[in-house]
Amino acid sequence: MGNSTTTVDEFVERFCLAVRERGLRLTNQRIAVVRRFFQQGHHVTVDRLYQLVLKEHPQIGYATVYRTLKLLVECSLAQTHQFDQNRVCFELYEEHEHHDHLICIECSKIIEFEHEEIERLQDTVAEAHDFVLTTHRMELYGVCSDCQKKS
Amino acid sequence: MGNSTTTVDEFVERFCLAVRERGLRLTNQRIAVVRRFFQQGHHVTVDRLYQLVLKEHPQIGYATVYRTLKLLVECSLAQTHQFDQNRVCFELYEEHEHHDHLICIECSKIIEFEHEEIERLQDTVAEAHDFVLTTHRMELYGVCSDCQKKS
DNA sequence: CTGATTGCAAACCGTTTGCATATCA
DNA sequence: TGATATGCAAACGGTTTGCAATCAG
Repeated sequence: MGNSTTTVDEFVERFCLAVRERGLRLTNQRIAVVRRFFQQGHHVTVDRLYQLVLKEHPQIGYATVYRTLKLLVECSLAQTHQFDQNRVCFELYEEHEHHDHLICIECSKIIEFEHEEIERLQDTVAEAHDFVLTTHRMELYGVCSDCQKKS
Repeated sequence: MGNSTTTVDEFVERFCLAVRERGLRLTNQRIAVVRRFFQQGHHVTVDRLYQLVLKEHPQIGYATVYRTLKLLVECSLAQTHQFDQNRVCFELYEEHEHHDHLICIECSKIIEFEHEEIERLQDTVAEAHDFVLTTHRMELYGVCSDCQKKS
């Protein structure tokens, strides 16, 4: 469902602007992919999104979905994550709204969280090693409460 | 160079024990791979290790290196990391010695660090979401001091 | 001896690309 | 109309596996 402060239409509009800015073209396929990407929620693989778009756009090719997601990343509207060794995940990118992930190793549920204190400490670590930080990733793996009950 | 508290021979010995425990067999190839893995230092890809072992063991196959590293992971003597979308990295695994990584996006240099305070805060986050934590990863990406000077 | 291991080559599988055709601007 | 985008199918590249030959125990 995207997030609480943006609607699908706003998101698509942002995409359209970014596309025009680059002298690229708007196509039905691109809009369909972008729309579904936003509606689907935060984390999605190319394959999953391809399956979803296929339902309403039976002609679409996998490569188009792949290339549109790549374009979204270039436009800073999406970002990638690699939670396992195989597939890459795409999610919304929102400036000034960095978050990290709690991942259930049983059901693959992904919960997002923010923690300013940790971010601050990360900066300290980087400073101590003379690094100029550009980005970071933090993933906590464990068993969620639902899965704890099951076993 | 492995680490300060273990020698190559001790490491190989630990591997031999683990192998016997499992009713598996010790071969020259396995020992050569394990030795080089330890001597090489912390982070290494299958391909890189294959190249290294090849020099002293021209007959060895890529698959053997791959399978030996996998075996090391099963024996809790190595662990994997995925710093980029392509290759998997292997490094020593040492119980009770968790560390995280600072990675230079220019020269790919990897610096390890530990930070108890952050670890503690991570536990807090997990608790707050009713997660039982099993592991985590934290990677800070930036430009190291050497590369800052260059540009 | 005999079952585990090796080395080779091929299969796998997600990702990426070349290209002829279709489409947007 | 002309450059961009699409869909297909094939290439890529790291990983994994089947299999006959080899070897450790």
